[in-house]
Amino acid sequence: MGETADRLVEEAKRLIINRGYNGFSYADLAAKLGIRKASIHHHFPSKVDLAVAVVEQGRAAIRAQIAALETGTPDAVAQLYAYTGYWERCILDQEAPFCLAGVLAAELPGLPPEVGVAVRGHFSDLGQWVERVLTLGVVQGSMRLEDTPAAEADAFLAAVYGAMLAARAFDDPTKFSRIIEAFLRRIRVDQQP
Amino acid sequence: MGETADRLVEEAKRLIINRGYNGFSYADLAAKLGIRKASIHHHFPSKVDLAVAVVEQGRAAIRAQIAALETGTPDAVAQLYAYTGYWERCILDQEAPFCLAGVLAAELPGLPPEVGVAVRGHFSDLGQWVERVLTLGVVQGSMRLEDTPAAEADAFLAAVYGAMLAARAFDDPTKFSRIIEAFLRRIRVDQQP
DNA sequence: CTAGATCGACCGACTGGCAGGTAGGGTGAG
DNA sequence: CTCACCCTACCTGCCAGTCGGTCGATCTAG
Repeated sequence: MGETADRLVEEAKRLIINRGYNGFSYADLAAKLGIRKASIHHHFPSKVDLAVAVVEQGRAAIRAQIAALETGTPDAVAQLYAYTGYWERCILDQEAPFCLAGVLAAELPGLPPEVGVAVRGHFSDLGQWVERVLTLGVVQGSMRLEDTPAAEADAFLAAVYGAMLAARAFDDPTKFSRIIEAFLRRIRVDQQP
Repeated sequence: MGETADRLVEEAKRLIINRGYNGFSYADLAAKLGIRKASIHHHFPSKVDLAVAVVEQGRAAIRAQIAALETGTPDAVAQLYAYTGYWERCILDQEAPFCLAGVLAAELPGLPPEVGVAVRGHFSDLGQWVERVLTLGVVQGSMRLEDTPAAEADAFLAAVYGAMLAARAFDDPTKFSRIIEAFLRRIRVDQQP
């Protein structure tokens, strides 16, 4: 993918995160990049193509991150903290203070089908990984679950995305960290009292 | 408020829930009501007026429901279940399978300021009530919190809105119930083992 | 070494359509 | 008579998307 295409995906991601799929236009994007609208169509013939590319790029990045964690970070609790820490930084920096797929999921029924498929794919990836990590944590003895790994994975994801929404709705970035820390405290087996 | 205005608010609510603020138009609304676009402007001069009316109507409904619960349902656990049960039914029926304010919160930075204010107001109302209920539950001895009522209220709201998002993202309405039931099981003091 | 062909990136000018919004007129009930 | 309600007709501006091209780099043939 060319450099301009990369920048387009990046800026589109930022715009979607802040305004949703229907809240940004090729004109916005062209202004940000300093190129003309028509040039965007050269890289992404339609808005759907662009949106799918944005979501798929995000999925690829997360898959790579997950793979790196699963090989490089053996401790399950540390893996989970790596994930939540990433979002904590994003939200506190106000750089990209929301998950792209989270915004799109909120307006899912009104999205072009292809975009919806990509968004659901992201949640599928993520859900499976969280379930694996929780299972691993139990095996390692560093986590104590009150329910099945699958159910706790759902609860974890709900907490993460709900915490993002709360941080945004209450205009309080620290809310995310506090909600997530409380959740992790609950399933973590304390190393020290 | 007139009958048509009521129907407008109701249909607009449905559209926003499914497509977001930028995902619906006066033309959609006019088609649903069987009237002309221009007639909508008679009731709501601008789209912002309409959106604010929709959110404020929702807030009023919830405030009324809260007041009814706080006077008519003394038991804190029962109050919480009344709230979650309402959403459970909404989501399972697929009638209005999301909280209006939740969708709008996701795209908050791109919303007209007046709408944003109303949305934040909703979350403020809701957060304060949940905190009161949790405090009451502790006093009544029917809830055991692992954190302050304020922090647990944040966690509860995050769970509710996260569970809605999960139900939508995974296209599985039962996910909401399961996530919420797990959360309530955790803070509830079991009546029977 | 160079003339010409090809290509990707980009652009100005444009299109049809739809967005939100307006002006003004008709109608029917109180 | 008034007024709430709804209408037709229309406006402006933006939307995604198209078209025919320019420009420079790279490839290729003589």
